[in-house]
Amino acid sequence: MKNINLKQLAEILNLSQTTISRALNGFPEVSSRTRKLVIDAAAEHNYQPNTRAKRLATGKSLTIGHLVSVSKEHEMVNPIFSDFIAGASARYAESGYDLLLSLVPDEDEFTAYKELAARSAVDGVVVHAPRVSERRIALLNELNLPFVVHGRSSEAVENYNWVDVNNERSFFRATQFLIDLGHETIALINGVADMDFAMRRSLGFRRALSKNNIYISDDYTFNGEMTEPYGYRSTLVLLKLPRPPTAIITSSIIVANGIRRALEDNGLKLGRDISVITHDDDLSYFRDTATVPVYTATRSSVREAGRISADLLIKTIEDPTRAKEGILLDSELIVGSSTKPPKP
Amino acid sequence: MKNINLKQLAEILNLSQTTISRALNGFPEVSSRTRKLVIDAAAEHNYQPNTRAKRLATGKSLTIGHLVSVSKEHEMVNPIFSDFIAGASARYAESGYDLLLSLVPDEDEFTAYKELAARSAVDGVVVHAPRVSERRIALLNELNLPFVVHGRSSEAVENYNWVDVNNERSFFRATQFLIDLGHETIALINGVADMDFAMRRSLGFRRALSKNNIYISDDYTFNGEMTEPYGYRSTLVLLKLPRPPTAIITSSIIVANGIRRALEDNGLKLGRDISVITHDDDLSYFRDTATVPVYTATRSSVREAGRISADLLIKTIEDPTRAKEGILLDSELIVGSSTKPPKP
DNA sequence: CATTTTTATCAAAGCGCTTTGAATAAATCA
DNA sequence: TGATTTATTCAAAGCGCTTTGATAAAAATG
Repeated sequence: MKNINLKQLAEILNLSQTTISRALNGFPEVSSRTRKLVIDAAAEHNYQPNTRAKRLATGKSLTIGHLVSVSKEHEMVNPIFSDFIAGASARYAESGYDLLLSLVPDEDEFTAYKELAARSAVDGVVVHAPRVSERRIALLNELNLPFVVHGRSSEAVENYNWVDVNNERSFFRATQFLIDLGHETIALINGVADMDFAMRRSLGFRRALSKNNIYISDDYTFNGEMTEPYGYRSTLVLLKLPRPPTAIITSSIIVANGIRRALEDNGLKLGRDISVITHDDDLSYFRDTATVPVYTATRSSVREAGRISADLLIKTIEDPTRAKEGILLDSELIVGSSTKPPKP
Repeated sequence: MKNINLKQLAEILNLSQTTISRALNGFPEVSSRTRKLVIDAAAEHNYQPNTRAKRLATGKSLTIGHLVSVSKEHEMVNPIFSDFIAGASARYAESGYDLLLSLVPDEDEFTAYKELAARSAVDGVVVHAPRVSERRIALLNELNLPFVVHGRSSEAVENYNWVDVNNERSFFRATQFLIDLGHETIALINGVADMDFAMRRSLGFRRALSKNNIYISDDYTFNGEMTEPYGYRSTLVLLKLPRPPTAIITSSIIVANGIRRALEDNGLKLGRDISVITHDDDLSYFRDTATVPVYTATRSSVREAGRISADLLIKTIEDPTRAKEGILLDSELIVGSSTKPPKP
């Protein structure tokens, strides 16, 4: 299975490299007879243009970068990331892009983008996990590197491409749903506070409360990295409050698992004793497919978000004059068995 | 923040491109005065060699490929993958390699490797999730593409690089541990049957049983994709058996979560009523850090495995004559609160 | 001091493609 | 039929680096 290059193929076919290149890349100025000849010979000899050469010649990297930051605290990689990538990857493949993945420690993130741009390694990047205040957006604009943000950054002033789920509305609805059931003491176990999604969810939560004239002290809200133990620990704290919540809202199904564990360790049953609503990214290994879902959830496929982000980014790369676009996805409120009216 | 290329830098410094290239790449035939001049100017003008050009000139891709297959059945991405990559990525960065990630549907896997080799896009690849019988190994040898397998393939005849955890021994020990506690009816909720790790774990499990003259029917073993719902469903089936198991061993902490949910839905308590041992890849978002761990587990950091695999692959790429090496990691048996003697 | 060796630098070739601009053959037009 | 288009094909330049082989200057040697 020896590989062959353009020059060799040209000699075999007794044609110029130009003609072969054009034939394979679908240019019109090649007779259909020649084109067929070339395509067949390329297949026969297992010719694939050398990626390195092609990239230099075209001045394009045909590569899209994903810089995923690894948190200092837990060395954690956001578990939604693999499903997001799965969605994006399929779209990249369609257009012949490769995916460059770089996991960088939080604090090196900024320079990692700069380096990527300086050495011209990618045609565009996806920005993951945007903060409320996000320096990367200004940086990427300055670097003139096309990008799409998965999520949004509330404090950003400039225009940029983003794909986000309606976090504020999702959590408003979820909270209202609990209130309608009769809950008045509701806790929020959220993501890290400076993450934009966490801030918006918190906003939705609070808007629903204040709309219903419910006051809840800060003792009932938590911010942290969304691990299973975090859900567990936070719930233990909640259960020790003088007046424990009758319902909990959380931002991740993984955290929800920790919550359930804490409840059960305390002899409480999910739904019956304490209601829980979680945001559900529809992770492939945690897909809640029971007829009656385990969790009442605001569900939105992160894989789909990946696909859409990839699509938007490719369009932006291929037409740099394209107007910036924001795509707002909506989550579904799925009613499962983790929510009931509060016990009297 | 405009970028500059080698030619421009050469003009600025009034030196040849050769000298600059050599100065920056640490060749000895450059005076230290000149080198300093060059390095300073490069920093000042934000010069980074163009990746595309460098790769063509050197004939190296400076890129390592990870082809991760997405299962047809659940469109699932193995959740250990992100932690594995986190470990590998750090090692790649040290040596200046980029990571090319491609998520391909199961059935396209084979051609994906071929294509990657033909277009010369990577210098090496990591093979994930090897099966008992693994065609990819022969393919990669034939393609002459350096690779490291994360795991092993029992039926492979050729020599190859691999990094694996001692699955057979791990599950032997885990099973023996349960037997020593007094358990005699032990179930195994394992990965997909043709995965090599699943086969080896099953082997260890059975070896312990037969060593202790315990016979367990096939009704007590399950094979499937390791999702949370899979753990749940399998456990429900087990609980309905005429003689339910007193202990369960499983291959993933995510499955273990499903097991616990099923137990609790049936009024059973983990540890007290049914013992569970899980393999624990030490995933960052499921890290079992309690003083007394929740699960008794065979623990082995998949992130560490990623680091080691990356290291081995880079060594192989940089010295193609290097003898093939297999690295066997051992797991720890961590005793948590999910195992107790069986109820009398 | 002339000669050899070492050090520091450079011009030019080459990596394998794409793309420009020119050339040839075939087809159309007047 | 000669002039003009149109359809194909090609030679050569260029992408931005690395690397080879040559050269000039400086240092060491006899």
